[in-house]
Amino acid sequence: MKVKRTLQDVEKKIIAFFLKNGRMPSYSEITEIIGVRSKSVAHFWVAKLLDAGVLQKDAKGFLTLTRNPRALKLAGEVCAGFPASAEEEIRDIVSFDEYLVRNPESSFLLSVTGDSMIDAGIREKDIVIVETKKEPGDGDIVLAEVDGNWTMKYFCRKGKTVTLEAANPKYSPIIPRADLRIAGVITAVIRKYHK
Amino acid sequence: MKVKRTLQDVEKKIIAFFLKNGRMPSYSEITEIIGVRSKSVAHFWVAKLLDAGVLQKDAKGFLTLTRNPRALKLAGEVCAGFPASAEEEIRDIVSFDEYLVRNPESSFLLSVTGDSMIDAGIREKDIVIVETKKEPGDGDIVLAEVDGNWTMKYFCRKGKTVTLEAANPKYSPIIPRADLRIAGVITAVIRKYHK
DNA sequence: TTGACAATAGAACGATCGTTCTATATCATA
DNA sequence: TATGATATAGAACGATCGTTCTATTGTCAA
Repeated sequence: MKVKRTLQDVEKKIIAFFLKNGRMPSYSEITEIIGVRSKSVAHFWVAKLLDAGVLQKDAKGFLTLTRNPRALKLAGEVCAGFPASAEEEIRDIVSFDEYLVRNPESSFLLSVTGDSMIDAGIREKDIVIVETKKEPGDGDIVLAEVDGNWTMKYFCRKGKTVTLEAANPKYSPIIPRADLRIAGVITAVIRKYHK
Repeated sequence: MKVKRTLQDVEKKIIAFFLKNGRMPSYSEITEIIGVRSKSVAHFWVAKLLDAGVLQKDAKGFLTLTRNPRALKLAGEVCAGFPASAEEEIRDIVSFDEYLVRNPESSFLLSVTGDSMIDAGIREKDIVIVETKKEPGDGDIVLAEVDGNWTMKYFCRKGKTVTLEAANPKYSPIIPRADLRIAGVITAVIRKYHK
């Protein structure tokens, strides 16, 4: 039972190791995961992957993946003709952790309850990212305390007066008393189907 | 000018190194980044961080971070009283890359155009994750070809008949002809404010 | 069959790894 | 000031690192 080793096989196994262990394998470990008995064979294949641009070496000579294996392709805005022809034009990749969160230390997540922002496309059970330590501006969606409860509202500033408005005609605008408490600004909304 | 070194300082510098380089520093590198001249000092502080549970060692003895430094706290669903009292109850952290994408290889991103799913809370310029190689079920939102254009619709199966319905009264339900083409199932919606 | 090339094995090299030791310097508190 | 705890320095250890070498095996085309 002879197995032909291909460049893609080796790449997949190294990426699998990275995803599982959170770090790149050493040459000894590559020797194990590709199923050979000599480190020089691992070196042989890694040299090929370096040549192919799949792997890189950082300033200290450590192996790194050229691309984040969890990143996704971002198709263009124009859907027409997709996906038959667009396979080539697809580009721009994103790591959500970096894309969505600017300041991890001053941010937290909140599972949405209620329908106060339904017309802004924020629905029950959505997850929002709330960034504290961020000054709310006119039109921002904020997490604010209203009547002793925390809720999401549009932050509307007209001159010196501030009003909190829901994105739902059910609720009336609120002109807060002196003790306006704002926990943070909503910087992103995430909704996941198929839990 | 004497600087007092604290456990938090060392932790921050190690996390900063990890975020910048995508890997954990060696003891020699820790020696550099915390500004001392002996590896044993790095070992001294790492031992403290291991003791404090900030760092771990994996099966092979490599240092790893106990928690993903990009992960965010998830506040409970009940907002009442937040955030004064909830600081202690906050738990459950998430890495979006892992949370949102199950199969990176068969998924891609799409910037939404049009308003066909507005009543489902999917708006123009939102980003959706489309998973190909996933069988659509009744009620799923799919990316489908309608009249030569790709658009998002509810996938509705009643017995053997399939209809595509928009979440917008402007558009009528569609009973597709034989050549129903579905690119994939929408598994998540992402909206980011404050680009 | 033969020759050329690709792939694997195994051994060896210096360099760096993580660890551990002793010794010194600094600080807080009695 | 004296004392113990904390923090830093420096040297040394075996183990593993990445690299490089020679030698052998396997594959495919001439």
